[in-house]
This record gives sequence, structure tokens and C-alpha cells, in this order.
Amino acid sequence: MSVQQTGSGPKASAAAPITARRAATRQRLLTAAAAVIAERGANGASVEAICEEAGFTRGAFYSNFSTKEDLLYALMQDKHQFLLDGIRRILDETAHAPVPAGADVIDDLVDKVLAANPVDRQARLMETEIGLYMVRNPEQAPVLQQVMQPFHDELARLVMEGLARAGRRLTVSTEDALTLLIAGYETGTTHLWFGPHPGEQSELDACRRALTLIIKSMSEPV
Amino acid sequence: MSVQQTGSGPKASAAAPITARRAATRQRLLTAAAAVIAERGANGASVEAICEEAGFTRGAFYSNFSTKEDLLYALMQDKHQFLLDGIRRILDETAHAPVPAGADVIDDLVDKVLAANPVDRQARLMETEIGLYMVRNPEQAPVLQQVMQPFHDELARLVMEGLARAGRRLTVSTEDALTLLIAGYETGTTHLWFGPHPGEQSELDACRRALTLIIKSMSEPV
DNA sequence: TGTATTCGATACAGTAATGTATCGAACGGG
DNA sequence: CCCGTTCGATACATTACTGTATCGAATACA
Repeated sequence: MSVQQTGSGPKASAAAPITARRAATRQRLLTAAAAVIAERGANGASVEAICEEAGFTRGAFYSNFSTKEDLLYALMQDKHQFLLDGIRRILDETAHAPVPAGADVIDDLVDKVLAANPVDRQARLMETEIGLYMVRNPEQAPVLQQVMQPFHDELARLVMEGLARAGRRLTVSTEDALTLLIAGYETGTTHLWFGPHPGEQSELDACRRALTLIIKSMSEPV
Repeated sequence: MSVQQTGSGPKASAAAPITARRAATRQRLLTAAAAVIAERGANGASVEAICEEAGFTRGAFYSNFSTKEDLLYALMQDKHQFLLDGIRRILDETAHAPVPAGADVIDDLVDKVLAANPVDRQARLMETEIGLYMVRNPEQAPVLQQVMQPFHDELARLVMEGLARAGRRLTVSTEDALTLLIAGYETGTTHLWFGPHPGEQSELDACRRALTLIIKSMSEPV
């Protein structure tokens, strides 16, 4: 995952020279936070517990993040970056490659994107937790907006590009399209709350099918 | 809502004679808890805060509940009871009444049930929070099971009865049917996280449409 | 290798929440 | 109206977490 980035939040403190050691510490803290948050919730995850999970003391934490919220935003950005990078890469790789015989372009792209973004119980729980945490602290709505806006914009751009690749165009507003996509993703993955299941593979298939269905029903051939 | 019940959890301590005063206190605590949990999350909702919201001190709390979990289970049961009672009542009332001219039986029932169960931001946030809280404490899975099983059973029974009323029968397993219904409900309501919206009414309509669609697609005329 | 600086550990004070033990007031039965 | 019981308030000890200030070790750079 590892997004190297100076500022931990939207506040982009561009001046800090980052050593490799610091970057590694930061990353270990982020990874640990994801685990602890999934397990205990964003509220229940104390800075203490996150540091323990990462094998540090709180000194390391406060040296890298100003507050827990700061870390949450960093986590979101990390995930967003990873997702966007994955989609971009897939679009690049398939730019001039022919679609596998007999396969639909959309199906193919959805498959690849989902494969590149492993969705597991921990990831899903963490996403929900962070979402709730944000929703619950509306005083930070502007900051959240600053984090989400670029993500939404870029995601929209990539979706459009994917559609163009498939020779399609949206029949609904871009905004609605994103809402639908995200809802589809969440619906298809929330069952993961309840842990790994015998039929898990097929349930991720359900997510895949839901997404392709949504994409096709909100667009039309050019 | 008010479900009067001796035990606060599945542990059914049948021996306590409940005074009206006690029942009222208990109810006020439950109502306050719903509000505080929606606002702060299940973890963030301290016993202290719940009591303050209810206008009591913690003395009242510990006199009525042994622990916060105890209260959470009571809250779930309360909601379940309310939902089931509502459905039962609607089925009873419409038992021999003719369906309004031009209306579908299923549409009619779904409308009535949703109308009887106001779904608002607070309710939805609280449901999510409690769900997460439960999921996160798997050591209590058996207790949760004890609470959920009767609810699922009775809900399934009522759904079957409603279907029979409409001259339909399930084409999927009962278990799958419940999963689909609950997923539909959650999908249709999770947007409420983000607060009241201009289009809120129409979005509850979306929930209604989703539910009728799901019901019809998982059953067939007899 | 020597040295300046960065980074993370440690110690400390302050705050919030928990659960228990006890007390006094409201309430119901007679 | 009175008395015994119930119920909720208060006070206390304890625990967990936070944030800051300081110190020592690891690291980069010459």
C-alpha cells in the first residue's frame, strides 16, 4: 500500500525531509491502525493500542501524527491512493491489449480491479468504522471534503475512461454514478463483517456481479 | 416502543416484580441510549453520557442494567419487538380487509410496514453501531444468537404469512430470503448516515421500491 | 570515525470513565 | 398514616488513556 507523502492530512506540510526510517515507522503505524480499528472500532482503538500493535510506544505516534484523526485521514488517503493507482495501472496495461476472446470489456475491467484490491473482513470493517467516525464528527466536514473531493474526481475520471474503453457513456449524472458504484461495493461486501465464510469466494462474486450490473445499467453503448 | 420485560438480556430473570417507576426509568434509559449511541457510537457512548441524556445518574443505570452490553441487547430486543409487533398488527388489520383497488398486495404491505417503522438517521446509525459492536465481540456470539434466533424465526414466519396473503411462495431458501430482505433494508437506508437531505422522502421511497422488488423477485405466484 | 540532528522511548501530570458501597427519599401495602 | 422496601443519588477507589516535556540512541553526513 505504502503511499509516501509528506503531510499526514490535507495540510500538506511540504517542507519535511523524510528519512527512510521515518517512512517505515509511519507505515507500520498505519498498518497497525487498520488492524486495531477493524478489531475495536475507530473509537475503541486507543493510540496506546495502535502503538502496541505496531511495536512502538506512543512517542513514535505523536512524532508522526498530531492526533488520531490525523492518522484516520492518512489511512483513508492511503486506501484511496492504492485504489486509484490500481485502476490506473489496469487501464494502462489493458490500453492496447485486446480483450480476452468472449469476454466483455466491463466484466474484464471489474474483475481486474477487484482482484487488485483484496477486500477482506478487516478492510471492510475499517472502512465502515472510518466512515462512521467521519459522519459523526461533522465539525470536520470541510477537512473530510478536502480529502474526498480529489478522490471522487479522479475516480470519476477513471470510470469515464473505462467506459470509453468499452465504447459506452453514462446515462446518469457523474455524481449519481459514483453513488451507485459505492453503494454497490458496500452492499456486496458488508456481509464480510461476519467473518470468513465457506461461500466467501462466491460472495465476492456477488460483489463483482453487482458492480458490472450497476455499471451497465447506468450507461449505454455510444 | 416500550417492551416491558423482566430480564434485560436473554438471561430471563423471571422473579423480579417490576414497579411502574422502574419500568419508566428503564425505558428512559433505553431511549437516551439510542440517541447517544447514534451520536457517539456504541463505544463512545459512556454510561455517564447515557445517564446524563436520560436525566439520571449512573446509580439508576447500574440498578437497571448490569453492563453496557446488557443494555445493548435490551435495545435490540426492544427494536425487534417493535418491528414484529408492527408487522403482526398490520397483518391482522388487513386480514380480511380488501386491498385498495388497483394496489398490489405486496406493495401495500411494504408501505404499511415502512410507515409503521419510522426509519431515521438516528435509528439507522444506532442499528449499524449495535451490529458492529456485536460483530466485534464474538466471544458473545452465543448470547447474540439467543437474541437473534427468535427474531429471525418470527420474522420469517411473518414474511411467509404476508406472501401467502399475496398468493405467493418463496423461490429461495428462507434463510436467503431474510438475508436479501435485510440487505435491501440496509442498502436503502444507509444513506441516512449523512443526515437529512432534501430528497429524503424520495430516498425512503427508494428503500420501499427496493424491498418490493426483492420480495417479488424471490417469490412466485402459487 | 566524529558529530549534529532526527526520531522514538520514558516519565509525568491531568482527565474521563468504570464499578462498588452506602445513604436517603419515594413509594406501596397495611 | 406509617413503616418496610425499593430505587436512584452520591462518594470513593481504581483503571485507562491522553498529551507534553525530556532524554538517549540511531542515523546521516562529512
